[in-house]
Amino acid sequence: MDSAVVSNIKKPVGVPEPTVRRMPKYLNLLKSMQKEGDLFVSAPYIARLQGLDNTQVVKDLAYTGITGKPRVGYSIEELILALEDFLGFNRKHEAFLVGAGFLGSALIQYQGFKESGMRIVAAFDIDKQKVGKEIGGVPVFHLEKFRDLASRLHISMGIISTPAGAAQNIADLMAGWGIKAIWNFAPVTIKVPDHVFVQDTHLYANLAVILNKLTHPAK
Amino acid sequence: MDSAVVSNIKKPVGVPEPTVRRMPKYLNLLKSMQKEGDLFVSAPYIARLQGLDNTQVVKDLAYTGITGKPRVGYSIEELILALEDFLGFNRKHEAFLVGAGFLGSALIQYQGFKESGMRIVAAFDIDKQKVGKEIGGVPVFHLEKFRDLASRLHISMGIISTPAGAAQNIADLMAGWGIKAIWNFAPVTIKVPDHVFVQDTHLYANLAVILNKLTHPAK
DNA sequence: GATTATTAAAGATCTTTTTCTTTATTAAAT
DNA sequence: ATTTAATAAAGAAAAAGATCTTTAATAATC
Ligand SMILES: NC(=O)c1ccc[n+]([C@@H]2O[C@H](COP(=O)([O-])OP(=O)(O)OC[C@H]3O[C@@H](n4cnc5c(N)ncnc54)[C@H](O)[C@@H]3O)[C@@H](O)[C@H]2O)c1
Ligand SMILES: NC(=O)c1ccc[n+]([C@@H]2O[C@H](COP(=O)([O-])OP(=O)(O)OC[C@H]3O[C@@H](n4cnc5c(N)ncnc54)[C@H](O)[C@@H]3O)[C@@H](O)[C@H]2O)c1
Repeated sequence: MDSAVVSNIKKPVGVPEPTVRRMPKYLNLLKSMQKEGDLFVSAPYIARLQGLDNTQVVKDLAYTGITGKPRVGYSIEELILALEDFLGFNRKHEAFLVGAGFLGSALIQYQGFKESGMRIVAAFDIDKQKVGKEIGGVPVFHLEKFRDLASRLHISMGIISTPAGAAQNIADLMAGWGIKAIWNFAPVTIKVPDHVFVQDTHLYANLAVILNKLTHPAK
Repeated sequence: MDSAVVSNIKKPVGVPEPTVRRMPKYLNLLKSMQKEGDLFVSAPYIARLQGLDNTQVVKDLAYTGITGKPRVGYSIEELILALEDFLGFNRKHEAFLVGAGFLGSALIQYQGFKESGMRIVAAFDIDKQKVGKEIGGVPVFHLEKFRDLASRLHISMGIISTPAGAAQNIADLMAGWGIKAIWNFAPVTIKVPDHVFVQDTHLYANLAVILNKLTHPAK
């Protein structure tokens, strides 16, 4: 009956995820401002460029611990460092990618990820045409080699860009091999143990929003 | 002073976007169930597979207009048709893609988009190496040809997969040429007239969530 | 035929996120 | 020095979304 007791559990109330998702955009903007030689930036300015609310930006930036000065704004350099630290972009994150097809190859060859500290160090596939080759300097191994390499190197992140049917299997293997976070591009919901964090990038979800809008325009 | 009058504007309170984003997943699941010969499905079953709340699924599905039967569930066939109609997946949507690089090529060659009715009919680039060639059967034209072709064909959707620096220009051109919706993969916020709908797919946002989690694990 | 278990539907509540409001700070202008 | 305007910060309110609760329907079981 006294189920109210349950609410004693203190949830570690972190940073709102929408805030984290906005931060890379701030970081991008700040970096290009810095390149132009700017030293300070105000929240209203950022808000205007990003199409956001004023106070939203102020609150997001507050999570980095950096405070701005009235009538001046924030130090761009301070903010960049704080955002990079907050997002973990100033550390090295090595990742394995499984499924070196069209999408996988694009991810491997994308230079922009360097900005985030994330580096794809090896790819895995089961297609004999691909195994043994390199893509953009990254070697493609047979999937069998994953366990061996994952234990020797110290890999915390796995990227799944295989067809949907293989995704759950790959996720199970990754979880078993000590991967801490999975970035999943296959259009399925994968199940993993609690200590593994999964981030889905379901392109279909985005496309659905567009097609729904085109098909049923809001009045 | 009487600014309360503003609140008389009736907002056309549509379907929640998170609901639209979940729908393609339901559709995927239902299609694979149908392939296995299943005829009915219950909301709790879907919820379990997708890691969602029971009532969430019921409410989402209610937006399609299809009602389920107690003790039986929903007709899979009815639901599939209703979801496809709702999402606009049962119509033809022709799209132009600008920026036929790594990511653009992956998108062009992705077979899965057929399921949604969306088809990339032409690609555009400024790289002479690419112009005049074909990628997966899709011709690559010089960007200059966009206006001409967009007016002759009847294209409602544009995909931006150019570097960030070019994105705003491309968006302006698309908006000028009557494109109704833009799917933007460049990591910048683009500005367009009100009647153009923009859907951003910022891979950085997803990566940031992962790296932030890896760097600062919750307690 | 009555009972039970499963399910959808509708409504209420809670949580999260965004927006609005007020206050305080401070550089620049007077 | 004083005033002004731009700004950050903190708090309140509103909006959106997710979850929980109750009710009603109905197929399967007894
Ligand atoms: N290409 C896109 O633009 C795009 C868009 C949306 C979603 N996706 C999703 O991304 C995933 C990959 O798409 P793609 O277009 O690159 O497909 P693809 O067929 O080009 O690549 C898939 C790769 O995975 C490999 N593979 C298959 N089974 C495997 C296994 N068990 N272990 C290791 N490797 C395996 C294949 O050999 C192939 O190289 C799919 O789930 C797809 O739905 C892709
Ligand atoms: N590849 C990925 O996995 C990935 C991941 C995240 C984000 N992105 C973003 O997607 C976009 C494309 O990335 P990519 O890796 O395919 O880059 P890319 O360099 O391979 O491709 C870009 C293409 O755009 C063309 N282009 C440049 N300026 C143009 C213009 N003004 N008009 C028409 N075409 C033009 C180039 O010739 C090139 O073919 C970038 O904005 C990138 O930040 C890509």
